[in-house]
Amino acid sequence: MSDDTRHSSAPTLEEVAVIAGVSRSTVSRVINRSPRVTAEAIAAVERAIGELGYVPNRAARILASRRTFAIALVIPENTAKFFADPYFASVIQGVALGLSSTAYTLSLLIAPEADAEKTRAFLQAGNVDGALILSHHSDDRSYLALSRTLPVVFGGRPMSDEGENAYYVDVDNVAAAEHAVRHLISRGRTRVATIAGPADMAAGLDRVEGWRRALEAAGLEADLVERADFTPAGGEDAMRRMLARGIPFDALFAASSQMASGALGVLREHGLSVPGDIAITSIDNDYFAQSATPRLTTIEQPSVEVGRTMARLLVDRIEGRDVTQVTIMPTQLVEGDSV
Amino acid sequence: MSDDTRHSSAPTLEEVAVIAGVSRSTVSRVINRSPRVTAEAIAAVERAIGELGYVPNRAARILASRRTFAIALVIPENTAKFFADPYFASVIQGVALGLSSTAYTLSLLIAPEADAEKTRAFLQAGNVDGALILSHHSDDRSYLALSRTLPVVFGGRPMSDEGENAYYVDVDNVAAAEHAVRHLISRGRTRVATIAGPADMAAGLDRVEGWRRALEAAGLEADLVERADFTPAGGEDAMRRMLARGIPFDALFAASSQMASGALGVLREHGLSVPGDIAITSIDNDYFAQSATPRLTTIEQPSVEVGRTMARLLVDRIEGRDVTQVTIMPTQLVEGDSV
DNA sequence: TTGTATGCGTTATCAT
DNA sequence: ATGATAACGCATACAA
Repeated sequence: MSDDTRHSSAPTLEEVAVIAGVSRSTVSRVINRSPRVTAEAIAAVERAIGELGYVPNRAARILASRRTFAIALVIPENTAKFFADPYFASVIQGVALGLSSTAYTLSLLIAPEADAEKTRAFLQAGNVDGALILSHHSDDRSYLALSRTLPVVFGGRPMSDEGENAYYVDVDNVAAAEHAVRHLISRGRTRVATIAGPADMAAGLDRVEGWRRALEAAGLEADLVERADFTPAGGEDAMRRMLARGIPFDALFAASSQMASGALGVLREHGLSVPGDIAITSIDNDYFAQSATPRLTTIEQPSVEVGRTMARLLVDRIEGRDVTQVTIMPTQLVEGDSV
Repeated sequence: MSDDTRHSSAPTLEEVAVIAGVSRSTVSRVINRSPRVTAEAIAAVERAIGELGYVPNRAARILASRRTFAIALVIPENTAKFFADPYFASVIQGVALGLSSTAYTLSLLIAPEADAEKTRAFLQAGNVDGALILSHHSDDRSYLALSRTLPVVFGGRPMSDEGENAYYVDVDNVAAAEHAVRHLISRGRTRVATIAGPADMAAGLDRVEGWRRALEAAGLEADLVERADFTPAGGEDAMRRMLARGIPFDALFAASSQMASGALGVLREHGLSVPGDIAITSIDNDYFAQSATPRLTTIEQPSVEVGRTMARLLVDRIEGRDVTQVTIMPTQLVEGDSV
C-alpha cells in the first residue's frame, strides 16, 4: 500500500528524453509538433512516450507557456435552473464534444449571482484562455466587461446594450417564430394566441416579436399573449389563463415545446381537440415535441451544433484566427400532427 | 491597444511581498492561512493583495504543491446520449453546485469510448485530484482500475464485478421499483406489466428485479416485460409491443417517467384510460411525470442531492477524511393521478 | 536540427 | 515567526 503511493509519480519529460536518447528540448518539440525535428527523433521520442505512458504535466506546461489550454463554460446560477431543459443540455453537450477533439479542457462554472465578482476574478486571473457564457437572462452585463480582457463567446444574443460588439452564436428567434406562426396562418387559422417566454430572456422577447410580425403581415390581430417560464408547468398555467379570458382562438404558438406540452394537457381537459379545435406550433424539436400527443409541429434548432460552434469559435479566437462576431444558426420547421 | 497587452500580466506574489514589506514565504503563508504568521503581517499582506487585486496563479500553485484543486466529471460518450435526461442533468448540476463552495474546479470530460485510454492517461497524469464517473453502462470496467491510483466516486453502482470496493452514490433501485409496484398492488391491481430499462444499465436491471419481487411477494405473475432505452420514444415502442401481445393487464410500472409518458400516448391512442383501465407508476418525478396527463404517480429520486453528495464525498476522500464506500440516497413516492 | 540555460509563480525545506 | 533557496515540469530564446 505504501507501494502505491511511491509509484504514483507520473513519468516526466526528462525520463522520456533519457530513454529516447535526446534532450528535453527535442522531446518538447515533438510534443508540440514543431516542424524542426528529424523523423528519427520523432520516432524515438514517440516510442519512449508510448513505453512510459507519458502524459505532459498540465500545470508545468501552463506555467512555462503562459497558456492554460482551458476554457470555462460559465452558467449564471439563475440560468442553471434551466439545466433540465433539453435544449440547454444539448448545447452543453455540443460544447464538450466540440472541445474533445482539441487540446482544450472544459471547466464548468456555475456562478452564484451573489459573487459574480469572484467568478470574474477567477476568469481574469489567467486560469483559462477564454470563456463561454451561457446566459439566457439579462444579467449578462457583468460578463460583457470580461470580453475586454478575455476571449469570450456568448450562447444566445446578450441582452444588455453593451452587447453590441460581443461575439455570440444564436438562432434567429424572430424569424423562427414568424415561420411557426406563418405555418398556422397558411393552414387557414386566423386567431392565433401565443404562450411567450419570460420578458428578461432574449428568446422570450424575440419569439413574441416574431409572432406579432407574422400576424400583422397577415392583417390579423395580435392580442392573445400569456407569459410563462418555458416549463411545462408554466405552459399549463398560461393556457388556463388564456382560456379563462373567454376569447375564442383557433391556434396557438408556444415559445417552447415544453410549454406547448403543458398547454396540451389543459386543452384536452377542456375537451378541445388538437389540431381540430386548436392548431399548435412551437419551438424546439425535443422529447416534449416528439412525445406529445399529437406530435407537435415545431421549429427545430441545431442545439448540439450551437454548442459545438461556440467551442470552435472560441478556440479560433484564442488562437488568433479571425472569426465573425455573430453566427446565426439555421432553423427548420419539422411537421408533426398538431397542425 | 498595445497598452492592453502590456498590462495584461497579472500581479505576482513577489510584487505583493514587496509592497507588504515581507518575504514571499510570508505572503504564501498568509494566502494558505498558515497559523504561524503575526496579525500585523497578515494585515499588511492583505492590504497589498487588495491594492494589487492579486490572485494566485493556479498553475504555479499546482506545480509547486503537487495538488491541482481540480476534479474531473467523466461522462462516457454513450452515457452522454442521456444528457437530455432530466435526472442526469440534475446530477451534473448538483455536482457543480456542491463544488462551487469549495476551492475545487470542475472539469467536464466527455470520453469517447474509442480512446478511453487517453482519458485514463489524462486522469492518471496528475491533472486532477480526483474523478467523478457518471456511467450508466457496463463499460465502467476501464474506470474501475483508476480507483487504485486516484480517488474516484461513481454515480450509480458500477456494474462490473470488480466494482466491489468502489465508492459510489446511488439510490436503492430495487426497493424503489418494489415500492412503485406495491403501490399498484395495494390499489387492487393484479396484472402488472413493466417497461424496463436496458439490460446493460444497473438501473435497468435493478428496477425489473424490484418489479419481480413485489409481484412474487404478492403471489402475482411477473411475466409482462418489454425493454426500452429510458426515452419517451422507446416507451412508446415498448407499449405497442406490449399491447400487441394481446395479453390483458391492468397496471404498468415504467422504469422511467420518460418511458411512461411515451407509453401514455399509445394507451390513449388505443382508447385505454388511465388510471381507469391501466394504472401507472414510474420512477423519476421530473417534467415528464409532472406534465403528463394524468400526472404520474412516481418515485422521486433526490437527483441534485446525489450530485452534491458525490462532490462532497470526493472532496472528503481527497482531503483524507474517512467516508463510507456506499451511500444510498432516500427515495419517496409522490402521488399523481395515474393510480 | 539539436542541445544548453533560464524562467514561469508558487510551495516547501531548511535555517535563523 | 520569518526569510533564503531549492524544487515543481515544462517551454523557449539562444547558441552551436
